Amino acid sequence: MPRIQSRPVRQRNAAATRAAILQSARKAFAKSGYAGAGVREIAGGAGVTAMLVNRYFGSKERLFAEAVAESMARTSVLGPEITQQGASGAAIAAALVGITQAHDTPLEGFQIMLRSASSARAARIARKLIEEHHQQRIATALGGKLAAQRAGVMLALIAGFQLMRQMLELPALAQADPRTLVRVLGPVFDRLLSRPA
Amino acid sequence: MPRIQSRPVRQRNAAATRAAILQSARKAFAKSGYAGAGVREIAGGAGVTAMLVNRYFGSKERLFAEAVAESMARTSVLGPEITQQGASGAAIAAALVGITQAHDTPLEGFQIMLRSASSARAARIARKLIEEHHQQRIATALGGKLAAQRAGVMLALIAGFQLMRQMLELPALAQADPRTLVRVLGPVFDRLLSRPA
DNA sequence: GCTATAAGTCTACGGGTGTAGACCTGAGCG
DNA sequence: CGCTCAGGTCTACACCCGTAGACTTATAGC
Repeated sequence: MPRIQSRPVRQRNAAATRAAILQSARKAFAKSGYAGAGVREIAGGAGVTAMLVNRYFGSKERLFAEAVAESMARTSVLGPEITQQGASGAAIAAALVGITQAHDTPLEGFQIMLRSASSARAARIARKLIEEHHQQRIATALGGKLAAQRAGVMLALIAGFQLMRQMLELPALAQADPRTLVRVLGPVFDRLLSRPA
Repeated sequence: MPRIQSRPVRQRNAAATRAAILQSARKAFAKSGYAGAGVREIAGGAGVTAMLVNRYFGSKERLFAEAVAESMARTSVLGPEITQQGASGAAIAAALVGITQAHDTPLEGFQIMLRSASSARAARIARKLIEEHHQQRIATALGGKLAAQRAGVMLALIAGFQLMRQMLELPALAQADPRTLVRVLGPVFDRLLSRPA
């Protein structure tokens, strides 16, 4: 009896399969958070069985850690805009507003974190990675007094803005003219860029 | 055979039991989010069976809506500080920093929202209540141009700050001297209080 | 004191979860 | 061609979830 299943999506290739699982995991975690995304769902997205996920990554928790790490490593935005010398609040605001458009899939790492903050284990992983990936780099770029705290507030504003605009879809932010938002956000970021009085 | 159970926590009283369930629900949702808090756990916290929860509130979703509404109604802070005439950024910042201390249980409504944003149904409920409870009131108090957007950004900053400081415990915010944080946050809020250029 | 009725519990269902071990299978090499 | 072993799957377990209907128990009025 011939195989009923149509030819498998991909030839047997451990590396490619692993990558496919990781990509599916990033997508699923960004959409549903740590607790909300199921291993079977992630596996299905990669055309694979749930067991293989655990076989490759050991456990859901370890898979999560790896997925978040990769998502953050890919977050190119809010890198250059913030860390370059002489960055302007308007430039940061414009980048942030652009990247939090309604149905875009941006700031994946942040999104995963926002949707997973309720799980204690996920929160611990996310804190570690945010600190290493973003906080320290931004603080260094900011320089001056209280750089660490200013960087922290900056990250808080970015995360909160994405939460309210993209996840909660608060009308005042989700439906506003992007230029208007930049006009409001720009000066706020400027305050954080300049050293405090 | 005498009753093994020690005397029930509370005499039969529908109103009191309902209130106890609601309080337990607020606490549980704030701790674990919509998806993370189980009906049995909520019921147990009120000294009651899971079925009674559904009997009184119809479903978990309706219980959630009522719990969030009550939590927001009790959020007194960020009421006076923001809505009074001549509010200062420093006053708002001080209130926010004070209320997001490490193991305090503050801004319960916001916390529930942050931990529940991953669930689509919970997000819809939270958006509606935030808009009605906070956004509109703050926007009115702010006045001037782009009041709605400025209020939205303000809420984003508050939510993000609580997320990073209290839930993720980012060291730069969680372990900083409160006065330092006020010094960083105050001018930022001032920017949002004054109408844009 | 007895009864009607509200207050609360018990048992159960169907489904979904992460994980584990045994099993199958197809590609590459001798 | 035939064998080997890495790449994948199947079945299953123990647990938790939200919800439903039937049942029990305590309280209030006569």
